[in-house]
Amino acid sequence: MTADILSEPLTRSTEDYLKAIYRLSPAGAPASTTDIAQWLELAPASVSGMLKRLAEQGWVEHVPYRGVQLSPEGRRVALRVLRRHRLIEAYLVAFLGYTWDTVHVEAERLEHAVSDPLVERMAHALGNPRFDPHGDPIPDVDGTIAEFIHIPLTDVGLGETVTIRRVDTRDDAWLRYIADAALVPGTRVTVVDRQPFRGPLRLRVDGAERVIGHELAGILWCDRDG
Amino acid sequence: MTADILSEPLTRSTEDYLKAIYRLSPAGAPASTTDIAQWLELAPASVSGMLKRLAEQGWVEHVPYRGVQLSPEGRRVALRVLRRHRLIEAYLVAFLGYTWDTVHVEAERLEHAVSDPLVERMAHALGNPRFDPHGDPIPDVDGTIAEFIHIPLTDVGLGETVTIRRVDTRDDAWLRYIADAALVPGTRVTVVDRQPFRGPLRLRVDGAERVIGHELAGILWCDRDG
DNA sequence: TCGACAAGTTAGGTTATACTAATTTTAAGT
DNA sequence: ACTTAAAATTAGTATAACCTAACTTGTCGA
Repeated sequence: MTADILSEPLTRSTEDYLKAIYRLSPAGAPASTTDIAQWLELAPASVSGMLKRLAEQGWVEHVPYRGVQLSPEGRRVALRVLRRHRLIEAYLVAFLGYTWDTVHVEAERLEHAVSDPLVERMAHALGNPRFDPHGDPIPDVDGTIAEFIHIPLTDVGLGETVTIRRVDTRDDAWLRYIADAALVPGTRVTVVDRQPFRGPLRLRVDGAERVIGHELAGILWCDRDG
Repeated sequence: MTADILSEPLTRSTEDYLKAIYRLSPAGAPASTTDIAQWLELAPASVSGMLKRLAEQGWVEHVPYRGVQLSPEGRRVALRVLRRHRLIEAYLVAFLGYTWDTVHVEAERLEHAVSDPLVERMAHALGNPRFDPHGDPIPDVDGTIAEFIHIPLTDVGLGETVTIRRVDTRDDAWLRYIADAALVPGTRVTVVDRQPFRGPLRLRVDGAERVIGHELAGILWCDRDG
């Protein structure tokens, strides 16, 4: 039964795999072995082996050569870990002087060690935030998560004004650059011009004009109703 | 060289063993396999094996059948883990509403996951405390630790007045009882009478008299110059 | 001084998770 | 349909840390 599965010990690896699979399954489509291997920096063979075990334990459904999907229980675990991760990030930034470029690595280790009561205390201290410092939605205790309705800045129409809502990178150099450039979540920008072939974009931010690369624009996810 | 040793990965187990050996080596005398096994709730054979590995890696000096002692590097690690543990306890109590009976288990898991910078940020937020909520001294960053000069309440002379400084148990039921009885660190008590053969003690606390058992008295470590 | 018990170690096995190398399956282009 | 490259799996190995069972060492009392 489910009770059995859910009482099995969750190792660090298990949590990392489930989180990775969640992350790599847009709209629930299966994730591929290679993608998981790359994401977790493991050999594909290791992932194959682990997926078999996870399937035996009921965390995922694995069709050999076809990819994996999370089972409902697996999804629940993934969302719980994600909740932990994002609340830890938010807490460290709010109360312990971390900056958004340094917080990810720390949260990556803590997410496997904190207890549920501690996470909830942190959530409470923060006033139950709905988003982490990068703009990613924090899953609810019951496993509900806000779905993105955001679009990358690369897809915003000419002349349109949008609000940056999420920054889709964990790379610390990128994050520092974005913070310096003041393109953080909450900022309103208007797309003035865009070059073809992944060329740069011209934006109006706070009255001033500036040019940013296509890659950066792809990292900045936005919202139409400012 | 030391540099090699110190850059080796510290597993959770390694940290737990070193901490246990530190704890079980009063005044640097060797700790025994059986004691370590009991403390860590492992089979003695497992401890034998692990001690061998720890000795190979330079964390301990192990003389078969004679016990283990920490090497200078091992001691440094043990004190670092202890610093983490006690600061985490202090932080959780000060900022996240934990009580001293619940904090130990949480710290036991977190101590292996937090980074040094995070610990130092917590220490800073706390104002660099020198004792944890149970009255145990927090090692310095450089590995200095205050030595106890305390004596158990069982050894306090009749009529003497002392201040409780440290509570030597992690058992949550004991801790709750002690907190309810208001025999926490900082409390001044006078020993009025003591029964022989591990019998109860009569104390004066805050003007009122009360009787406590010998076992409890052995847990309460005190200081003569209130 | 010796034997018996406690303490400690070795032997041999298990589990989780990783690896490399070899093999199989799938998909895509002719 | 056939060939081939990419993707995925299996086979076989390693390591850390645990276990039980069997053996060895040390100590203490007679």
